[in-house]
Amino acid sequence: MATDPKNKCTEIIWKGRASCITCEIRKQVLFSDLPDEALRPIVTPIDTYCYPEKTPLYPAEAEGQLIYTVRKGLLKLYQILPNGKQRIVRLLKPGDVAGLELIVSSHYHHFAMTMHDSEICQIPVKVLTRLQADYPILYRQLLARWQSSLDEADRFITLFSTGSAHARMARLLLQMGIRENASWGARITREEMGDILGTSTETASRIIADFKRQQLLYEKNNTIHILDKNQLQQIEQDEKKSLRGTPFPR
Amino acid sequence: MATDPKNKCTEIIWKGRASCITCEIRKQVLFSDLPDEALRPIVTPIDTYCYPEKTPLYPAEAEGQLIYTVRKGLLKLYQILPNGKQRIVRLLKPGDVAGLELIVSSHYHHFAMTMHDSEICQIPVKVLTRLQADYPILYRQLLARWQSSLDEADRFITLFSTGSAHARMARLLLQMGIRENASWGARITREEMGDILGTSTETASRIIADFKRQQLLYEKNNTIHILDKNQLQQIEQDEKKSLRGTPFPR
DNA sequence: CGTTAAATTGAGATCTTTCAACTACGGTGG
DNA sequence: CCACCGTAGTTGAAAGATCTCAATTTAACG
Repeated sequence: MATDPKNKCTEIIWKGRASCITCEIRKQVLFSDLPDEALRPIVTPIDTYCYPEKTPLYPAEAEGQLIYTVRKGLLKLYQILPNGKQRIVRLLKPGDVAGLELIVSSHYHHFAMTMHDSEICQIPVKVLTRLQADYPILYRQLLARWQSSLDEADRFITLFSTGSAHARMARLLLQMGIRENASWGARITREEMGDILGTSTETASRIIADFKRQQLLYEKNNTIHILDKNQLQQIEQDEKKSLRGTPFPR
Repeated sequence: MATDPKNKCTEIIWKGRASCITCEIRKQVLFSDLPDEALRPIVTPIDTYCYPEKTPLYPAEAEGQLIYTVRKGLLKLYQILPNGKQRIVRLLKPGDVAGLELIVSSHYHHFAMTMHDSEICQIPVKVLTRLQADYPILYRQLLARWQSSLDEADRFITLFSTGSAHARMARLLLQMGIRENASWGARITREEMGDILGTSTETASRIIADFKRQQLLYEKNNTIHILDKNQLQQIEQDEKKSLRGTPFPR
């Protein structure tokens, strides 16, 4: 959607009752292990919507009953500090799930918003708890989802919050590059880069401009393309090697 | 342990086969929902050990079969960047669990090390998978554990990786204060504070010294005590309010 | 009382933010 | 069709924050 301007959606559109059984990304989603009969529409009141970019899905602290699965597009989960600054703590791509915490909590733990035009399925948390009872195998998927959220959170700490701004930006570009192979399909504003890396918008802009001057990347149609992956990998390590040893043998 | 020098342990000591049934912190641990009979020693080969401070438990990427529950003390989970810098991504206090990722992974995702003398139970991951089969209720606990790890990870992003170093340090002090009410039982080196906040050791030291000069806290017997919580809460918000609006109605 | 690791401090070099001005671009309405 | 806006991006300059390196000081321990 995001990359197809002809198909731009400008308002929230109900795309109908989801047919999980024939869903083209079913293999990557929560229900991948479940048999077809578990997903018959009667037992799974799941709706699909098309959201324009920058559509808020839910605010932190709010009570909720809906879990969201991304089919297309990009979602951000963020938190807001008392001083009003926002910090993005997770990016969700197709196949990822937002709001899983409702299974154990009762309120959302982040603000959620689309970054691109997105196609998203809403799953009532009750559906999950019900399916859980009938299909214990679902638990495996839940645990796996949770773990991958955790891994993503860890990446935000070690990759995007550690070292110089240049190093962090290089890591962000490489991470996104990995997801979308080489070119960066995902459109992200400088402001959002700043919110991911914990820098000001201007710093994010300066660093990108800097990388462009160094021929490490170029931008075309609002899309960033990596030219020199090696150099970026150099920059991501920047600062001189620490001499602190590791207590773990080899 | 950590606070009782007379009882200091200087090497790894086997404290015997754990008796989970009578464990004094059983209510806070993974097994809190399980009936006594599930925890008979025959079915749960769980050992308790006493580890001196700075004992490595496992390195990232390593294959493993042991999950660790903290009974006393403090553990850190950290990752090491290619340039050798380490970043602490989680602190584990009594009742917390390290290595849960083995349920879905096969290798550990962090380096784990005790920060204080600690008493820790080792649980073979197979015990969990076996118990899981017999006592589905265990899943609830697992999900809850995972979620609280996630919450802790998010705190590391928003609280400890966002804003000025002063603000981040204030948040760290307040967080630790909350855990240990007012005084900071946990002994943490300046270097570790730096590894948590993503600053240099010297900066961590300077900020603490600064706070001392401002009478916001004092240190006695290697223990930090908060004097002026209000002022710290002021500092944690520092920087001027952002004007960026929120798209979420009140 | 010496030894060692941790903590502190100073000073200069660097990095990052802030504030403000300016540019580029895509609508929108006349 | 074009002038006008508003948003996003860019850039400069100065202030401020943080890092680095090096020198001291402090504290703990045998």
